[in-house]
Amino acid sequence: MNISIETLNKAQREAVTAPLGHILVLAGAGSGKTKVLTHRIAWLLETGQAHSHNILAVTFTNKAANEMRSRIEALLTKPSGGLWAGTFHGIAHRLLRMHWQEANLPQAFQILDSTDQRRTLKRLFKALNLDDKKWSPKKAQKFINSHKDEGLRAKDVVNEGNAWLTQMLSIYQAYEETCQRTGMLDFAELLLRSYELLRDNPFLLESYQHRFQHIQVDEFQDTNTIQYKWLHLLAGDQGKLFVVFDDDQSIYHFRGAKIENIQKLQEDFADTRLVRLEQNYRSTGAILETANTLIANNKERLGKKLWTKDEAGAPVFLYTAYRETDEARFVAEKIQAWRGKRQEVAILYRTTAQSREFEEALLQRRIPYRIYGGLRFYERLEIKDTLAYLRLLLHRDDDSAFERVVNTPKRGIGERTIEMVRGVARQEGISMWQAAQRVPLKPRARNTLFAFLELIDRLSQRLKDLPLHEQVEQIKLASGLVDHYKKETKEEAERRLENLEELANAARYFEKGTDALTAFLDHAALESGEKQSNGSDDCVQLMSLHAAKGLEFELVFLCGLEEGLFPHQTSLDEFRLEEERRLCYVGITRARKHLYLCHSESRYRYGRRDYPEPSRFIGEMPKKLIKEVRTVPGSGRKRAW
DNA sequence: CCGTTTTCGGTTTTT
DNA sequence: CCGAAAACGG
Repeated sequence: MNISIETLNKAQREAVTAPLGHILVLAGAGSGKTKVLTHRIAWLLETGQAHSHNILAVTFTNKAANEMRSRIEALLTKPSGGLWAGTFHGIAHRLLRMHWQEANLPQAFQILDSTDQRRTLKRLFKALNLDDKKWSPKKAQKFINSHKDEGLRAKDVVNEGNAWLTQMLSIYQAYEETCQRTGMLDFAELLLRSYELLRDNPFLLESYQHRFQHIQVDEFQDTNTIQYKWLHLLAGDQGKLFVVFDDDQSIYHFRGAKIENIQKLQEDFADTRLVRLEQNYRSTGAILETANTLIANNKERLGKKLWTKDEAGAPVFLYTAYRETDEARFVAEKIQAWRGKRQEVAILYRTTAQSREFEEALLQRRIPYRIYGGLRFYERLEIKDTLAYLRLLLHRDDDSAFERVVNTPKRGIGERTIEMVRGVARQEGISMWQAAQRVPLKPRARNTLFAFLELIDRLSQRLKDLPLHEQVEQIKLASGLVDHYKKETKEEAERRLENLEELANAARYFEKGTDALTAFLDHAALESGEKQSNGSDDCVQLMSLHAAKGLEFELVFLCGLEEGLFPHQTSLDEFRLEEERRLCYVGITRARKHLYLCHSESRYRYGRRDYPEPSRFIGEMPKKLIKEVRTVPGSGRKRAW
């Protein structure tokens, strides 16, 4: 056998070589979770218990999916063709593309990201004449998504005459109809629809149940109801589940994650086997004990104690900054003095807005960095504008693309005119594109609008046989977007043009297939651009704590440890303190050798200067392991230690 | 009727 | 501080 079972410890080996059945692996941070998952797959294949096309591996993030794929590839002697590995959303999407007819979808269905979803709702509010103060689109969005996460359609919700609920349900219903009519699927819909696809097509279900006899799930503690139902359905009577989880790292409750799914799985499936991985191979003793002590404050946990053979190592440092600029300065100077590799350094924070101070401090010192999350590539204004043109070219009835682009850049088509178009579209039950052809308007408005329609038709003619990246280039110029952006400040304009250049580049990867454009748009919505190829790889990594899950670094700065920020105020208001604590636990356990905790005595919040208390989490860590460090006031660069 | 300026309200995490 | 709606000027 090619895979080296000897590199596994006893518990890991038990999990990897367990006889076929449902296996739950309680895997603490740094206990070799991914290793176990990938070795299990390799073991199944190499012992001939499975063919690669019998395996389905599901993760939550694209990053994790890619990691899994490449690690499996590295373990195997032969290529792993036929193996499906991807995110829940990615796999659901794949099924829907393959079986769009059975799923009752138009072949050209499109994915709506959360911004598009909100805009769609906003339009719907206008059409239904709803007061968007009282029934804000944002609230409706949350209502709809959380119900879809629970697997509930509007008609499935029990309503005993509650006025608010009635209103929300009618919005949900109307939204569903709009989406169906226009062939739009939001993220939650991908999951729900693919669940329904399998549920309502027994023949299809059977063939997939037969195919995917081995289902591997990463981060199982973060599955929500619909994801669980989907797994349950797909596994059927014969399929074997192999799930890896850590209840202490459950941080997606806000997105509907149900930690109870662990219990549920043990009840719903006979003869499950639980394996615990508690030996940590990642962090020093001090870091691990800090994490253990903190998380012990949570009441709701299965309970486990990570241990290591490693030395205590360096203490955990705590820095108290005067203000956020000082916090950033401290971190940047520490990084400057760091002799190791830069990609081994991470700056972690609770909210993405915190990244700016660090960016500035690093920029000033010419330390290369890379930001994950925040405003992702495909979410940028200029990218979305350009993609909207592409969408409209592909699919003239795409109302959200139409609305986005009709007066971007400004071409004299105002709100009033668009309102007219919307009205006609609504009345006649047609798309805005069709409505625009026949809407009665005064000559001036009519001319500008027709000029736009003509522009799109002309572009469509001219571009239809060009390769995708050429199309992007042409749209940039013909639409007037480039001139439009050039009117902004110089750096802003440069950045936008650079991004558009990058977009054209990205398009090149999608030119082989037949449905190049569709594939490209799907990619944009589903993988909103983790990898902005920004030159050198030797970068300090900046990211939110959520984005950091599953990663590890030699040196970690955990910043902004202040009451109201971390734990975050909204979580405090909603009594979700334990989840915040788990998030902190995740942050600490990212560090291998060195950990710095930072908090600031003052910080800008909502445009005001605020003086927050240090985070309670600091007080919950073991005093003896934490060393306080601080610049002496007024003594310039000299330190007190 | 369009585009610019001013005011107001609201801020988490992600596929 | 940020983006979106209301007020105002052309």
